[in-house]
Formats: sequence, structure tokens, C-alpha cells
Amino acid sequence: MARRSDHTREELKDAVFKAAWQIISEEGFDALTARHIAKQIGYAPGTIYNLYDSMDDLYLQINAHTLDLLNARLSGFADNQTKAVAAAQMKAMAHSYMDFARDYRAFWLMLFNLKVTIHRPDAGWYHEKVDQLFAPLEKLLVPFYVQGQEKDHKMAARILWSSVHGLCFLQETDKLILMTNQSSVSESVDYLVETFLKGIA
Amino acid sequence: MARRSDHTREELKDAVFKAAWQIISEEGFDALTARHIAKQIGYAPGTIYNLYDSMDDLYLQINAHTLDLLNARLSGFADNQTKAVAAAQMKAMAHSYMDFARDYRAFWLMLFNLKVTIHRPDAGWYHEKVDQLFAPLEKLLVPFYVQGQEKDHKMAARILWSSVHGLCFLQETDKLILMTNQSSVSESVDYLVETFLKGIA
DNA sequence: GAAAAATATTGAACGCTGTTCATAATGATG
DNA sequence: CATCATTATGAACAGCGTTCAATATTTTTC
Repeated sequence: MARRSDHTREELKDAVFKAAWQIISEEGFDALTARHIAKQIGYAPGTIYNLYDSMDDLYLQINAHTLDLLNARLSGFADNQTKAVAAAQMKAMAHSYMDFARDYRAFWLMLFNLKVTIHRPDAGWYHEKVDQLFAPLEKLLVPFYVQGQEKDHKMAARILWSSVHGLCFLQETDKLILMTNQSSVSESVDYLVETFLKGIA
Repeated sequence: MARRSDHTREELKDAVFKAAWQIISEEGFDALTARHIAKQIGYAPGTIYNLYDSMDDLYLQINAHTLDLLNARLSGFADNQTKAVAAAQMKAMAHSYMDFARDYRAFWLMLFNLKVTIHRPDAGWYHEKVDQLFAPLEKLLVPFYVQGQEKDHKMAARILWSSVHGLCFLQETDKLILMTNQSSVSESVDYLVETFLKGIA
């Protein structure tokens, strides 16, 4: 039996998390099993359940961390600019999202995996993280809306965000063969942002 | 042992399909298991594997049928109209898609379920069905593009389709809390279509 | 220091999954 | 009736998440 004074409870919980992250990273989400994690950290499967309520609970923690990484990447685009600069920033942001999807493919896919259920009464903090996703885009959209258009402004941020995600998701999961040889996804994203912004103005 | 002359091989295959469809319809995708289907049709689990290569194969057939239903619903919108009429038709089409997602929720979700893999060398026919999805929208977009813009025209259809789907998917799966109390998804879809078309013109 | 209480870890066990395949039942043919 | 091909079977395999009585370890009490 593993010695329990080798580490605090939190250290062990973190070890489980890190092992899980590594497994997903190297072998994909399907390879993430309780027994696999246990083997990796040299503990019995049951130990994981002393630290996490369930595998779903662990999934949620991993998604939370992924959202933190994504939020970090999407923030830092210069706001309070002219429309032209803001438009360029939005394109850059969209590409940044696509890059993230590639860099953290398995984790990004997990965010939208239906098996990973987040319908938990105590997961308000999770939805707050999700809400943060819109803030950077909302800031960039400021020059396109005047006072009294707050509702449209907010809606536009969510629509444009969802649209870029929709393109990215269908492409990356091969659910739709979206693009012909002639046009790439990044071209499409640019066209989407351009057209949408032109439609606002 | 079930009598094999009660039905042809095709009839039995269809019975499996219908049982699967009913299970998904009534109990959701997670309830769809080989043993469950077998019980429903009064056969042993192994029988299913005489008719379908694997459960994944069955999933693919079900998705194919869902795509047929979806394609049927998205076709029939009047094309060759003025821009204004075409725009209205596009909104109607988008709402039609949203309605379909609600009416066939479990099946529609299956289309985008990552567990249901379609990376099969022999599934060209499947991707053809997927490609058909764009045709109706492409027709409606005809008045917005002149000769020589075929590439943009094709791209626009895919972008708008993906965007509407993105909105619909994130909303329906509760992955994003997209909408505030003040605005609904249908409102957003209308705004998306309007703005995008305005951006083209 | 010894005994008792509290805590952490274990791993077999449960019920489930998709899938396989030797065996048995059935239908068709000669 | 006997032979043969086809079809149906269901136990078996390896895996899954999860539970929980039993065991090992640490802490507290006396």
C-alpha cells in the first residue's frame, strides 16, 4: 500500500489531475480511464474516488483548466481602436481560437463532448468561465455599436463567437467537408468576420 | 431459437434499425446498446453482428437516415427570387434547421457525436449526403452573387450554414449560455442572417 | 509506549459495455 | 432421409465506472 504521508491530499489530487492531463495529451480522451490514471500514479483505482467524486468530476476540472488556457489566449487583444484595427484584431482572435483548437485538440474537443456532462447544480463557477469567453470579443466590437445598442452589441459578440466556433468545429471534426481545395478554413473565417462587420456598419 | 424463415435477411436488418431508432427516440443515444436492441426484437445480441459490422456501422446508418430527413426538410424553399424574398427564405430555412434539431434532438445530436466515428474508407456516400445540406442554401444565395464569384458564393453558403449550426449547437447543448433573458436564439439567427447578407451586398 | 480512534488505501466485486466464435438449430438440396 | 450451408445463439473476454468491506497507516488518547 502506498504511503499516505508522501504527500498531502492536495498534492495527490494534483498528481491525479496531471496524470489525466498527460494521458489525454498523449493518447486522447478515450484512453482516459480510472485504471489508467491509477497505474500511472502508482495507486489503486479506488483512490481516485477519494479525491474526485467521479470521473465526470475530473472531466469538469480538466475542462475548467482548458477554459482558463483558452481565456488567457483570447485576452490581450488591443481594444479601443478604430473599426479597421478592431476588425483586424477580431480576425486575429478568430485565428487564435483556431490555433488553440489545434494546439490543444483533445482538450478542446472535450469541452464540447456530450459525454462530459456539466449539468450540475454546483457548476455555476464553470459557466462563469464560459461567459468570460465573450468579453474580449465584446470589447473589440465597441466601435461598431453606439449607446442604446447594448443588446445588439452583446448579441453580436455571441453570434460571431458561435459562428467562428461552428466553422472551426465542423471542419476540425470532419463532420462537414466544408472546404474545397480552393479555399481554406482561415480564408472562410476571414470572410465571415469581414462580411459580418460590413453588415453591421 | 428464433425462426429464420419468419423474415428475409433484409427484413431482420430493418427490424434492428427500427428498434434502434425507437430506443434512441424514447430513451436517448446512451440507452442504445446491442443487448437492448436484441431484447427488443427478441433475438440474441450476436445476431446484430450478422447484419451490421459493428455498432458503429449501425450508428452510421442511423445518421444517414437522419441526414435524409434533414435534407428533405431543408429542400423546398423557393429559389430564384429577389434578394428580399431570398433573405426571408434563408431565415425560414435557419428556423427550420432549429426546429429539426428540436424535433429529432437525439438523432441530431448523434450527427455531431464524436463517439460516432465516420472515418471509414467506404463512407463516401455518407459525405455526399452531408454535401447535399449546402445545396438549398447555395440556391437561395444565387441573387447575391454575380458571375465570377462562384468561389465566394460557395464559401458563403458553407460559412452561413456553419454559423447557424454553431449558434444552434452551443445553445441546444448548453455548452454556452449564449442568450440573456432579453434575446432568444431565433432572434440571434435572424440577426446573423440579416447582418451577413447585408455584408455581402 | 500501548491502545484506541481516525483516516487513507486497497482491490475484488457488481453490473454494465462491444465484440467474438464454437456450438446448435434450422432450411435447402440431392 | 442425409448432407450441407446458413443463421442464431449465448457464454466468454476484456474493458469500463463505481462501490465498499477489509486492511494498512497515521494520529490521538490514556
